[in-house]
Amino acid sequence: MNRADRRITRQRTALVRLLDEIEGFRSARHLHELLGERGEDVGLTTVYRTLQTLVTAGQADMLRLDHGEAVYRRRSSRRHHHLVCRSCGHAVEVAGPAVAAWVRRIAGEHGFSDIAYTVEIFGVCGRCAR
Amino acid sequence: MNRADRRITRQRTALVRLLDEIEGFRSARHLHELLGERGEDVGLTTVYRTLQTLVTAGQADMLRLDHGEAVYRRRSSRRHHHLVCRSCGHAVEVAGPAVAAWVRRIAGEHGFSDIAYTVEIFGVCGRCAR
DNA sequence: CTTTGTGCAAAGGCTTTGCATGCTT
DNA sequence: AAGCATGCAAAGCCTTTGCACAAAG
Repeated sequence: MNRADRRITRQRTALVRLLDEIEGFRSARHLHELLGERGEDVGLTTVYRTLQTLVTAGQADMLRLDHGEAVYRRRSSRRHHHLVCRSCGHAVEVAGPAVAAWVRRIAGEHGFSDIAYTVEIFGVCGRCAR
Repeated sequence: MNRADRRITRQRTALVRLLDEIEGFRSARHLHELLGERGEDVGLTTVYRTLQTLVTAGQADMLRLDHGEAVYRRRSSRRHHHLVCRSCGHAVEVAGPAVAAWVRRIAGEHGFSDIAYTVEIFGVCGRCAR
């Protein structure tokens, strides 16, 4: 949680690499398990701390599902919107230039910021709806 | 969590009345405190259970703030979108028929449902941004 | 060598559940 | 009278923190 004085460790490298290979949002727990399956034993605490660092540094996005669990994913460089399932965290990227502009205008009018890169639209995906 | 076999109790009446008088999203804890200030002593457990019932029944909206706490508010009858601060839960209702249509289309294309009445756009409000 | 990172165990915060009692219907 | 509702205490979950040891720079 300090400046840009972060050290490169086996654990961090493994987690970042894993995130780079994954598409959607995953919980710390899940990421921890995946690391274990790869033979990369990383403490759950470290997973949490590293994810927190990444989020703070703007290198990862975090969001909360309805039951309170947090899910993370590497922040992609391109700007886009997410259609996120509030139940399982499944996310779909959607384009919508016109909407982006509209959202920006509305947010600005209400003094809201920090929505330029990630606008989340929540719903329930087909699988969870059953 | 059962059918429409809910009974009218002092506690439920007090909570629903309180929610009706409140604008934005509040945490269970906060609602519990507000009830106490009114002399309406309701167990925190009951507040949680009642809120859950209301959400399930579609009579209230719930969302999670970044730190994991859930906040609730009475669902208004009109259809609208929310611009919600992911830090404090402050919400602003915004209109946007064109966007509503767009969101509906996008969601449908991806098999997402249950977004017709509440589309949440997250950002950080002016007060929290400081 | 100094400083940051790691990991275990324990603590924290919010939410849910078990169970006996109370109240609505 | 019968069956939810309530509330207290305890358990559950996810997440964070304390502390000693290990590793990076």
